[in-house]
Amino acid sequence: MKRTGGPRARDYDVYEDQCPTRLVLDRLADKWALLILDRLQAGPMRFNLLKRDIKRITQKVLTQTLRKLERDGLVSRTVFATVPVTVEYALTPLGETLTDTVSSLAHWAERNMPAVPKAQAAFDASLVRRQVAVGTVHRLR
Amino acid sequence: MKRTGGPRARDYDVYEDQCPTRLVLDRLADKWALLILDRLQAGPMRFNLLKRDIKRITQKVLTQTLRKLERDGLVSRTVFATVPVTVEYALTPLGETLTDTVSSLAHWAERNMPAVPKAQAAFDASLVRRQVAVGTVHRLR
DNA sequence: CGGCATCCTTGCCGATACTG
DNA sequence: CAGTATCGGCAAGGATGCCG
Repeated sequence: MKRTGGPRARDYDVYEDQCPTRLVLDRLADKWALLILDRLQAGPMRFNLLKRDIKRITQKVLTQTLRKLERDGLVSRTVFATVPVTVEYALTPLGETLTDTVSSLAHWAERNMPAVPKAQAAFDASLVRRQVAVGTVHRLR
Repeated sequence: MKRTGGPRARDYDVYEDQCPTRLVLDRLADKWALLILDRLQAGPMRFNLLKRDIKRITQKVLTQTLRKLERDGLVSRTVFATVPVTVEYALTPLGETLTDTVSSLAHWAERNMPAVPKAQAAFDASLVRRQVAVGTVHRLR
């Protein structure tokens, strides 16, 4: 295996179970984290604004997810000593390296939504046919 | 408002909780689904080959995830009537529209891994300072 | 080889109450 | 406004056994 110096990205393999990248992937592979990161691309946002924009997220989950993203260095948290207190969340430079990727994943569903129910209907229909065909004819596709 | 040309992406908003795109995002925001989709980019693969490559995934979870991806039209399943039976999984054309996005997300961790532990260490250190400050004032009860 | 069925444990999340 | 703390339900997922 050739090693020509430079950043040691090849020292990590997300397919290996003991690799620390698995932990990071776990963090990113979360619906709420993706929505938060995507929402912060427009600029810094206050806690309750995030909560209102991301429908159905609870305060607890929003806090937990923000803490994890902050710990991993993807999101920054700034407290302003107003009364009452104001807290602003923003992407860090590291977090901004994810913007394009997160955006395309979060919005892929919006772009391709019409195709999904059709695929689901076809799949479910094929299941019904299999059950009907039990005991009659074994037909392979 | 009436439109021509079928459903548009703007008809869907992933931030709305009643939007069907949330269900699709849920499917994609899954560590195992991302690893499977990424692994299939190299070409069709048999079940046990996927299981071997994606370390620590169990047979149950692999099966479940593949079924869901198949139902959503992202992955195809082909059975060959060999003895014993051979089953091949591959990306569908719809699934291939996700390849770039999934790949960059799945491997972002590998590329940026060195930065994450530093951020975590800094974050944890700031927490320790907070706790020490509290502990000097209030003794543990 | 490529599954499915079952049991059982964990941890995630919602709901709720309280605080600076 | 922006959290922390606690309880409880339930579903995701591991372990195991069996099958065409």
